[in-house]
Amino acid sequence: MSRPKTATADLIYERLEGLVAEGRFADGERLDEVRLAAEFGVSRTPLREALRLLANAGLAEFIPNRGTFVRQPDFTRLVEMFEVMAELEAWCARLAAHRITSAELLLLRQAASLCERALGQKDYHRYYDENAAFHGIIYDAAGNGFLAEETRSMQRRLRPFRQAQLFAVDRLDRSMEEHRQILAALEARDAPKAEDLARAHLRIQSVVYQQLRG
Amino acid sequence: MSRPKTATADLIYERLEGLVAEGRFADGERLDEVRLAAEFGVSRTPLREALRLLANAGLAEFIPNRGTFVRQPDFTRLVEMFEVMAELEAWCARLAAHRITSAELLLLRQAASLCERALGQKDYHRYYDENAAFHGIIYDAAGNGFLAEETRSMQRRLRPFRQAQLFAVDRLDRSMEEHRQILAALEARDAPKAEDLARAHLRIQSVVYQQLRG
DNA sequence: GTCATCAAAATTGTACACAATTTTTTCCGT
DNA sequence: ACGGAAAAAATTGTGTACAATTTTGATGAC
Repeated sequence: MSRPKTATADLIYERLEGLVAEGRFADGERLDEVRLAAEFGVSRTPLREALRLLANAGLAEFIPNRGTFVRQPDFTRLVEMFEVMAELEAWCARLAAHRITSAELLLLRQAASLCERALGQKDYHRYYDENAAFHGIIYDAAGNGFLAEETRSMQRRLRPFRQAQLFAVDRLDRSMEEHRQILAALEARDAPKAEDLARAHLRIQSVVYQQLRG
Repeated sequence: MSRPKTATADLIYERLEGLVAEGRFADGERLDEVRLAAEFGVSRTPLREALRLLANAGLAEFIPNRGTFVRQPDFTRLVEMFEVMAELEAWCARLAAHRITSAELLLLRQAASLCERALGQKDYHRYYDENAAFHGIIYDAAGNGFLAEETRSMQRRLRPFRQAQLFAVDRLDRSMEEHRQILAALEARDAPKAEDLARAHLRIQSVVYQQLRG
C-alpha cells in the first residue's frame, strides 16, 4: 500500500495555506510569483500550480495576467465558513441516522474509543486524526458518496483555521462528550437529534475560535 | 469595467470538463499530458494547470508522478451531486426567506421577468444566464457570503452535466412556474415552503437528466 | 514457466528562457 | 503643473529542455 507521494506543488500549497491562516498576508496582497518561488526554493512552475490551488480553495483570487491576490477571511467570513461546515455535518448526521449500518456503528464506537484514548494520553495530534476519522465515518454512513467527499473537502479547507482552537485542551473534554451524544443519537436512529447535535458540535468551535482570535 | 480575460489553462479546463461530461473518456482513463497538449495545441505547462483544476473539481484524480485519471461520474454519482446541489439551494432559500430585503425581492422579480422574456423569445442560452442570475440572487439573499460562493461554485461544477436537460424545452415552462412559486414563498417569508420548493426545483432536474441519459 | 532484476522507454516534475501583458516611469505638449 | 502618450520595467503566461520517476520489456536464475 504505497502512499502517493505529494508533489511539491501540494506542499507549497499547504505552506501558503498555513501562512494565509496565520494572517501573514494582508488582505488583497499580491502573491509575487518570483519572490515566493525564491522564498520556497522552487521554480515558478510548481509555485503557480500551488497558487491556483490556493485560489480554488477560496483563499486567494487568481486574476489572469494580473496575479493572485490573497483573500484574508475576516471574522465574519470565518463564522460563515464554520456555519456552512456545521450544516454539512448536520446533514450527514441526519442522513446517517437513517442509513447507518450496524457495521458502521461498530466502527464509530471504536473510533470514539480511539479518540478517548488519544485524549487520555494527551496525544493531541493523534486526537486530531482520530477525531477526523470519527467524523469521516459519519460522512460515509450518510450514504451519499459525493456529499461525503465534499464534506471532507470542506473540513480540509477549514483545517488551517481550526488549528488554534483544536488544541485548547479544555475544549476537548466537551468535544468527547458530544461525540458520545452523537453516537447515542445515531444508535437510536434519532435523526433530528443527531442533526442538532452535529450542528452544535461545530457551531461551538467557531465561537471558541472567536475567543482565541479576538 | 474590464472583464478579466481567462487564461488558456481555464479554457483548456472548460473543454476538458465538457469532454468528461460528454462521456468522452472512460472511467479511470489516464489523461496523457503530451497527447492532450498536442491535441489542444498548447504546451504541457498550461495543460497541467488545467488538469489540476479538473482534479480539484472532482472530475479527475491527480496522483503525483503517475498522472491524472478521469473520474467519470456514474448515474448514482450524478444523482448524489444533484442531491447535494438541491440541498444547498434549499438551505439558501430557507435562509433567504428570513433575511431577504425588499430591494433583493425587487431584483428577484425582475430576474424572474427576464427569465420569462428569454423563454418567450426562445433564447435558451440567455434563459440559462437569466436563470442563473435568479438563483444567484437567492444565494446572496441568504446572508452568508461563503455559502453563496460555495453554492455558485457547485452550480458551476454541475453545469456541464445539466446542459442536456436544460435545453429540454418542455422542462423550462415548469421551471418558470416553480420560479414564481419560490418567489411567492420568499415574499411571504415562508421559509419551510421556500426550502421545499427550492429542493424540489432541482430534484426534478436530476430526474430529467436520468431520462435523457438512460 | 515463474519470478526477480535490470535496462530501456515512456511519462511526469521542474527549471529556465522567452513571449505577452500589465504596471511604472519618463517625457513632451499644453 | 497637469495629462497623456510612449518608453521602460516589472510581472505573468507559455514553450522547451532536461531531471526524476514510473512503467514496460528483456534477460536470466531457479
